[in-house]
Amino acid sequence: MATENETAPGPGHNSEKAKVGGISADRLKSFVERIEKLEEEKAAIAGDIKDVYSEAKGVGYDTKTIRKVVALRAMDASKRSEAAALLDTYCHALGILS
Amino acid sequence: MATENETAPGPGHNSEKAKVGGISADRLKSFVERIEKLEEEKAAIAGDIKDVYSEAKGVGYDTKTIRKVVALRAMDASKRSEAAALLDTYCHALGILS
Amino acid sequence: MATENETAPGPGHNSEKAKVGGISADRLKSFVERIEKLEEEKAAIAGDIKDVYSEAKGVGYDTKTIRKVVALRAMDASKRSEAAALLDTYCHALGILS
Amino acid sequence: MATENETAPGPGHNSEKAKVGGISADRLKSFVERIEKLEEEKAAIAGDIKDVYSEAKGVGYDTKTIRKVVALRAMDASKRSEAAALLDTYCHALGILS
DNA sequence: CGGACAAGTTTGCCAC
DNA sequence: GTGGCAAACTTGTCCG
Repeated sequence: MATENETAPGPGHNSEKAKVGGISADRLKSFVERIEKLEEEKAAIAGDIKDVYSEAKGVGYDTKTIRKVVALRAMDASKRSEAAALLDTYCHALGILS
Repeated sequence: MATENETAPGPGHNSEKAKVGGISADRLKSFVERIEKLEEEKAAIAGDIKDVYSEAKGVGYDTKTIRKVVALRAMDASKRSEAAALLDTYCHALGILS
Repeated sequence: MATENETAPGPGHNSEKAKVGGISADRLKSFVERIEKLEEEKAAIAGDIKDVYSEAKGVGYDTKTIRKVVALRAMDASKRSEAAALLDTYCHALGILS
Repeated sequence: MATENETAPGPGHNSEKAKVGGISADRLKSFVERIEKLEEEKAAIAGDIKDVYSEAKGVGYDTKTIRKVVALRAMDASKRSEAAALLDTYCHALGILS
């Protein structure tokens, strides 16, 4: 068992109804299904994004430019939260605040 | 302007208020904001997926294995719809059904 | 050849001295050695960076904070060049300049 | 102060010119700049490596295979020095050589 | 050892 | 249809 890839809590007795090799199949199934549902939603939104770009292109906009604008603004936002995190780090380093 | 990349509907008169070089800034802004909103939702869902994996790991499951399971099922689903599409194509070719 | 992984220019005659399966061993060796030399230099520099962090930590600085500062400034630089690229894109979109 | 994260040499008197909360801003700046310079060099070399791969690809080689070759040789080298270290340990343990 | 960060690989998209 | 480009995911490494 040492070097094996396991997907199993409670590696032991294997006596309950739905466990195989220590795996609770029901629970695993539940996790998988939750993930699949979320992945589906994510894919749907990705499709929506594509649609918006298509629409913009359809009325004459250059998607490349729009992508640049979006990326730049995302970087701004990211930079802003990083700066906040830095400030927080400073505060800790200086012993100010909790 | 002929061979140029354009980001402009109606490249002509340039007389309305918020247009520069044929670009409607308002409309561009609208597109950008719609995309950003969708990207945000997408990121949120990606976060949810991460959370589910974390939860699964927290109760002893191996996330790597679960990822494999999800990928395999996605491939199956893809294959299945591909097969369905092929069947549909055949049906059309044979004049069966709509 | 279709689905094979190949590392071979000129898949054909295989008649020169140092070719095996269409691979020029000498040339391959040359590429590999150039890469290895560069990787070595890169690793050396990475080591130097580690040393600087260690030195800073040794005199009482918090490496986490320094890393944040470095990351933040790197993001600034990246943002700046992205902004320049955006401006360039705009110029093209507007037909200004080349 | 015992359990705090500190970014400060000499946490005490706080009386010199450029110290805030025990942090010497100049010294911090120096560390950051040294790191940034090294990071820049590292990035340059990484770029060179990319260029070599591109060149190899340009004359028909499969970069993925080359990467595998490089990785294998690196592993071999690592293994070899590990073996040498082991031999050295043995020599010391047996009192042979220095 | 466990998570955080970087590197590599893969996949999907867009232009040609 | 293809090939490059960019983004997402996966994997390996390093620090705490």
